[in-house]
Amino acid sequence: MAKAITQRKDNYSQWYLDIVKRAGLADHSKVKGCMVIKPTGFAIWENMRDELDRMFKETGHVNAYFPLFIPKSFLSREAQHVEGFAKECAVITHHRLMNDPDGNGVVVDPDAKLEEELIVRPTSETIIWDTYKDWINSYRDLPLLINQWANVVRWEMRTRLFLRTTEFLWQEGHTAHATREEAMEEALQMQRVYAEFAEEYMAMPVVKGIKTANERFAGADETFTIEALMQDGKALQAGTSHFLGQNFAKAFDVKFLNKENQQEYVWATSWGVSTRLLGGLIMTHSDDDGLVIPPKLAPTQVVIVPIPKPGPEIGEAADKVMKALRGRGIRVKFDDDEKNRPGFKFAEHEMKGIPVRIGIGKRDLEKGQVEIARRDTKEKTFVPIDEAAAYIENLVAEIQNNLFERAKQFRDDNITKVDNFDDFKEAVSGSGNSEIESWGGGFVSAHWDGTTETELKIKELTKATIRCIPLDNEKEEGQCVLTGKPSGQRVLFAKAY
RNA sequence: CGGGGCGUAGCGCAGUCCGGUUAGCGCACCUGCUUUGGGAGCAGGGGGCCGCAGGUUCGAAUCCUGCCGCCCCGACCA
Repeated sequence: MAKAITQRKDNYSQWYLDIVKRAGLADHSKVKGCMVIKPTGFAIWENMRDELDRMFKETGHVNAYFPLFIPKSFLSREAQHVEGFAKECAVITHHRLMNDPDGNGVVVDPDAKLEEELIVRPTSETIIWDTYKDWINSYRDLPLLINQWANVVRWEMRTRLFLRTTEFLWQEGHTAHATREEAMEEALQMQRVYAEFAEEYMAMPVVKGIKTANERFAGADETFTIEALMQDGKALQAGTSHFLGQNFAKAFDVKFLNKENQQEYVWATSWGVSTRLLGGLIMTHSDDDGLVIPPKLAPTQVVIVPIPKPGPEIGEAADKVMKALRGRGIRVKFDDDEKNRPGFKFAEHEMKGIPVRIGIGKRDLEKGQVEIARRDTKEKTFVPIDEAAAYIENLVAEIQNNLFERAKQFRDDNITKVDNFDDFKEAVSGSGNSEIESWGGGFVSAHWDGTTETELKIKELTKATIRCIPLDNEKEEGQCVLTGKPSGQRVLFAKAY
């Protein structure tokens, strides 16, 4: 009881940190801005990765791997791209150490300076398009649909576990197409894949939308995004898919011979999601008792806690239930660790977000039942032991569904339509109906005149940015919330991670 | 990179202002016994270069200088 974590309403970011640490997901490493992803956190990432990988392959993609290092000159080939990433690159200048002449360990050997510095990839467009140049000659080589699972480095000023770390894990898809239409459809398809993954597996509702020019990926003609709303009313960009036009094809001179025997530049996309999704997962579902993981991604879906009394009956009953659950494809663990008492285990498994707990004690067995507790609502119920597996198979599906519906309700409740700037400021800065002290304001749906100038002015005045122009937006005449100029549709603003 | 806070046992902290026995507490850990249906109790025990490096002093966790790291809030960003 004395081990409660920080409450969301008191200090939301400390609550988040407490969960990451106490649920054993990750630690700060000794390297500034980097994290150690611990086995539990990595197991969730593996589940996410496996599902995404399956979805990528079902849509025709294959995996490959490109180098960690990028020659400095490659990065500067595409003007917008280098401008976007130059400020956050780790640079390799030397390739050897030597003993310190003064006897203090090792120092960089000044004679081992690289002729051309290498950049640790912040993203791989440049090295990949330099390679695609050699792979693509004819329309018959297209489309090229490649994904890679990798780590990347972006030297950010301020980091937060999972949400923004100097090094992070992700996947980056890089595709090449013969036509503009096909590349555009690929970018949109992958946005749909991300949205489906977020909603079906993470139970995290997202808005599919288009980024404004200001928020666009460096080097893209169009960026598609999925945006989620966290419990503190701040938006999280959860995944992006870019239509790159012919920008990289031109920068790296990637042409193909079409059916009419003419040279054409290739059309491109790139798309990625990262370990940031874990931050989104945590902040979408977890509560003041700890982590909540949707069953489809939970490394352990069901934990059985024995209430110890002398005799083998409890272990036998647990075995029986475990076999039945495994027969239904459910991941179950028996916590027979004698070191801890049941009460401790209950609290611990709740902290770690295991969706379902089964308690089995002598009293239960006398009645031929087990106790089943669900993490999402904390409800407990008793079920005949022979029906437990079937009950739980339904229950995990229901929990998955409930988590999504709950998050969707929250999200929908926190989209505020405003039509003047005073209401806009109130929506973004006010505490609304939330108890959370650092409440971000949720999504604000408002008219915008379409200019970057207005977007930046609003950001300066309120710290809210345009998260996206929703894809399924209704056309609606109105006036820009700041300038009063005519606008044909609303866009979604929010303070963002 | 600016502002604020913090580095003392695995974790969380007290002690630092005002220098002085052997640096203390809770949790965790080890041993034993009793326990076990919501974070067990008792007894005994182990564990510290007080962030690092200099300096002042008879004497430094405590004072001074420099450095490093982390957290929070900004600016930047996935």
